Amino acid sequence: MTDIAPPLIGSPNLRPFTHSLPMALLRAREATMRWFRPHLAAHGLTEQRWRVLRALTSADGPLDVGQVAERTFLLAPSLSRILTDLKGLGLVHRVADTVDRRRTLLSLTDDGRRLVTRVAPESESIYGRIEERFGAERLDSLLADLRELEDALAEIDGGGR
Amino acid sequence: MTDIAPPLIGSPNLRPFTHSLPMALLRAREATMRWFRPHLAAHGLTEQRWRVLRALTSADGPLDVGQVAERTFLLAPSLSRILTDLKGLGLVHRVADTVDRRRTLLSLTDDGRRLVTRVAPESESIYGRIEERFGAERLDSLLADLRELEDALAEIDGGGR
DNA sequence: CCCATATGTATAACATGTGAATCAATGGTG
DNA sequence: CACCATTGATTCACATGTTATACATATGGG
Repeated sequence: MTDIAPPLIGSPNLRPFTHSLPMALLRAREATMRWFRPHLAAHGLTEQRWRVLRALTSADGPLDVGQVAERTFLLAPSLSRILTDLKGLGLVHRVADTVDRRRTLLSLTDDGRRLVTRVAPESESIYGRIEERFGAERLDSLLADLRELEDALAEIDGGGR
Repeated sequence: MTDIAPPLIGSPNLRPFTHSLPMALLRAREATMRWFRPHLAAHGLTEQRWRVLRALTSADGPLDVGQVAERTFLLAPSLSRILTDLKGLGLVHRVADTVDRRRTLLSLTDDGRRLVTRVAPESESIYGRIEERFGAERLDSLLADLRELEDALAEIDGGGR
């Protein structure tokens, strides 16, 4: 609408920065995380550690590393390190599966559960404030769009089918 | 649709993962970047290095580090390291401002400009494919929503004004 | 039972994210 | 001019992202 793309003398024809999807997603995410980070940091948590604790909280029983990776959207190397830290902090158990000994089973310790109980309410409250600022229905609609974008871009083949 | 949020026996009342805004933004961004990374990597570029090159390309003249940081949305420490790399690759100039000697002025070398010229077309083409998959108007609308989200969350004060 | 292969995690190596500290240069102010 | 708070950039320290590789255990033929 308002972007009239000046003729850019002598430079390749590149779309303006802030109008590019990756940058827009990055900026939106950063604007969001800025609200959560101080609260999490106050409890000695990073965003990623919190994701792991949440995944284990919402699970019925123990999860293996692969399941947690999938649910937290963390790559295996990052997750491996984070689990070492969380175990060091006494927040998670990390025991080998007795059936398939390649698997490591993960669950919260009592301390882990207590921490989640302390952190969760304020975390939800922050989310509520965000919802309030942007509008609840708009947020739902945005989430739906994001999911559809993700689905639309899921299979990479670029048209060669 | 199919997720009916079970009553979560005995666990804190936490919104399901994939319904949280930070995760949704993260997943959408990753789904997007998956399309660009192979192309950039084929030219020895990371996403962040490419952002710096683009910023310098679209500028009228030299930029100082602060300006590039703002436009690329990179934090100063990351940018500092990336500039060292880009200078090492002979893609950017990095000279002290003669007027205010705290400032470092950045500009593309001829090699840098040539590289941008080689990379840009395919990059635009990928963006075009993404636009095609998701729909151009929908993408515009999504970008507008993301920007408004960013604006809505810009000032952190939680309502205490 | 032995092997080749597949699978689940973990490590290595390098680049970036993030917050804090450092350091040089600048611009008032007395 | 000397002082000092401010600013621009870098560096430090630690956590994570990203890709490639290693390692152990499983699994399915011969």
